[in-house]
Amino acid sequence: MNEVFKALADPTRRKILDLLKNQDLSAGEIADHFEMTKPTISHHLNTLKKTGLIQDVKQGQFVIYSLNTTVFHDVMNWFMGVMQSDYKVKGENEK
Amino acid sequence: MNEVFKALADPTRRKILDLLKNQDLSAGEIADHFEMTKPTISHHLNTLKKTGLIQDVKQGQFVIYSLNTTVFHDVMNWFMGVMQSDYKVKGENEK
DNA sequence: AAAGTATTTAGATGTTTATCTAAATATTAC
DNA sequence: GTAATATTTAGATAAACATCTAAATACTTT
Repeated sequence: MNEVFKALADPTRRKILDLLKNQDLSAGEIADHFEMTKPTISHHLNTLKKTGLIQDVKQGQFVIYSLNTTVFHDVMNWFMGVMQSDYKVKGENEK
Repeated sequence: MNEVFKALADPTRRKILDLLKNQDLSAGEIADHFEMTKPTISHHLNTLKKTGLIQDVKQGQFVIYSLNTTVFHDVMNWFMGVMQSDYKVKGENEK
């Protein structure tokens, strides 16, 4: 959970998540949206992947990244808790 | 907004928010919950305060800290956005 | 006004992190 | 199998950050 919050603390990584909410993208397509080198973006993608916020699948020479909203539910629940609400987001696990 | 996410990236600061969700506390009472020095906790409180996540009021020789959930709404809305939902948390401002 | 309690400020230190360049790995096409 | 494209790994560097000790500030009580 701490890793998730740390992953979200970087603006580049949050923008990557914003991009992926619209469509799945390859590592290169993601990198094209930034003025950083591909290795740097690759590092950010790896950070996000380790937390489970995104997942990837190899398609030929490309690696396609996509959002995994499951983890978001956990974070949201923490927020709901702090905000005194008893509302909880229902995750895929307990559907 | 970036400052808020960075503030939330530290486990000590998140625990402080958890403590304050139950009751307002003085700086010293907050520090008592941790095994760190008071200056360190004071620094964390200042970080949280700068983002607006908490607020403080001086009461005699004590400084009483309390949650400010307004800022939480903004963060929650970002999450809602990534999760494709059009649900938005209504802040005090636009009540 | 002196002593005691509460909190913050200042300055130092070690660790973590974001970024880069160069090189390595993997896939496709000729 | 060599060249071209896509992505990651490795290693280096500079900036940011969490923490500490020592000192300063502020309030209360006697």
